[in-house]
Amino acid sequence: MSEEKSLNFLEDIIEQDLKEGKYQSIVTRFPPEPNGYLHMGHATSICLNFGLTKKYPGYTNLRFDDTNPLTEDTEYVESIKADIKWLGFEWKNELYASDYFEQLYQYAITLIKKGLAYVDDLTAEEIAKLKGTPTEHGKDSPHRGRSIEENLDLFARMKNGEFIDGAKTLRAKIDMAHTNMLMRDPLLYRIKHAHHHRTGNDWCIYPMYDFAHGQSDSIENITHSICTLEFIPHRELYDWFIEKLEIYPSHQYEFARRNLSYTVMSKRKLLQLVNDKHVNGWDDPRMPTISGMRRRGFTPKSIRTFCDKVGIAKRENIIDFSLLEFCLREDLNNTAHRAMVVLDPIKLIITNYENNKVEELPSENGPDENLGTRLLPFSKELWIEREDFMEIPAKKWFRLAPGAMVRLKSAYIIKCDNFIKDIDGNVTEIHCTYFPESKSGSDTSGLATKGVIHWVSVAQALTAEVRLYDRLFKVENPNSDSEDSGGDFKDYINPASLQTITTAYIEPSLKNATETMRYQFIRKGYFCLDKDATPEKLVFNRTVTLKDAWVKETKKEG
RNA sequence: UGGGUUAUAGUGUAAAGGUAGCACACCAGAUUUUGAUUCUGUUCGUCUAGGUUCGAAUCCUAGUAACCCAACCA
Repeated sequence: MSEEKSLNFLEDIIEQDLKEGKYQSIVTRFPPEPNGYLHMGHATSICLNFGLTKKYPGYTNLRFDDTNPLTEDTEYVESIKADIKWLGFEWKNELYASDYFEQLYQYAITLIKKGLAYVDDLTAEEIAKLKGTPTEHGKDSPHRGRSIEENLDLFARMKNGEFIDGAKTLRAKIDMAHTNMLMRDPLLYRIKHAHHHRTGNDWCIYPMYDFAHGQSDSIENITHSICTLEFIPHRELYDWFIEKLEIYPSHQYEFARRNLSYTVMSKRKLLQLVNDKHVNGWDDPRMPTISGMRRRGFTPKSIRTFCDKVGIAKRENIIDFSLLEFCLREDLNNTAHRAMVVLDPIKLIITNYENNKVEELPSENGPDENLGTRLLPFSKELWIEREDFMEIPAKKWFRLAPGAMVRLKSAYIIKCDNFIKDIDGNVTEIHCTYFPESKSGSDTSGLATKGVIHWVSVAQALTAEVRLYDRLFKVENPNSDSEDSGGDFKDYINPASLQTITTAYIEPSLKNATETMRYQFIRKGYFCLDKDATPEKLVFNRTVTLKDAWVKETKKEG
């Protein structure tokens, strides 16, 4: 197993930098804006930034990009920190762009003094109008020619709160005819008489993203500032500020955000799903948020493995959801405790089994022997899965059917002799005989069955609510054809993304289930206890199904 | 009508002029007291057209397609 994983383009750059002695160690940062919950897209960025400094000497800062007081809140800061920790990463320093407000203010003054920034009186609409379009040059603002002294005075008065919101802005003086729209005298500061979650009412002017991000990187000596593709045009500005301010030269590198099939990832769309009640909150197990996935039962390791397998590049992509499921199952298969649960019950009576007799049969907790075994009560009356019986067996069917034999997992081989139907034709009871000498672990019957099914003893069964989750969207790319065609991503919502089973029969050992435990309900999938569970009422979420070759077989028949 | 970025199996990602590889998915088979897991195997790919070269995914030329850029958001 000496397979050498090839480097992605960022690792190539870093190894080159290290080799050339440009840096002895590297510094990266994860820069969320505290205005929402983290989702799978952030997870790839987290794994990337923190992963790089795990692989190479250096460290990663957590820096909240909190330059817009109107949308940001401490509540989000806390959830973001919790999510990063849950994913298994540790930041070196917890920092905030707002920590640098004073320094940023001084940088602005420096630019003004160099004649590279000016105070503008234009309204947002007027500025937009003069900005031009991608194909047409912009025009200079009438205030572009103000003297340095006047600009200094005006900017100080902006800071001192002499003007109302929107009355004035500070802009860089670059080039209104630039082909890069961002270089057409971008806004540096705007007036917002607003309360900031950290600086309170200290400031009434706030820096824009472009004037805060690069300089924050620089202040922290970030060597590799990694962001997504849409920031490519910003890099020119990023470099411009660093050059004019003559500060530490951080460098920005861009990669393509990861898109997952059958999900949406934009904050706006996720917010809409929550607000319109298509899901039950940000941590709904169907949401691609970190909190939702955690509640669903995803493991941090599976997410990290996924990010690692997907890799990193610069082209548009939609990654198969099945790759994420593969990583999930791979992890869960090794760690989840097995349990027997019947979701859609039908009663099975073993006619030749002694009344009132109860045996305690051992069953393995998992493929890893260290997980040990537990005892399952077995008796004359059992619940089995309705779908494990077919009155008229299909081709290649090797579960229960009239006259057919099947093994009850960890127990005996049984043979179906008879079944009872109600007036509507529904099977209500199955009668079988068992072979005492076929007992699991000491089978001398010489019988062999291809089919093995799970069961729960009626008398000892407990009940639980089980929530079966499926993908939230019916189509691979719910983002496509939105706005233009009049279509909407919400049109693609899968109406069957949640199926609630109010009364499932569970084996008694599940009474002690905890939220951190992961289970495999044998033959049904991986499950975990939901936070809604109480000692009186257990609630389980299906994390992901098991792969099912039988379902494929039935699909082949049409 | 401008500028920027990207094109490799169904999906994602490697190959730095020298055998187009890996993973997931798919399909087929073996094992199996979970139709799971595990194992084996098959099919399938360099955006197009030219050119350079003994040899091109890679270099050159010309096209084509997709995405991004006109928030006092980040």
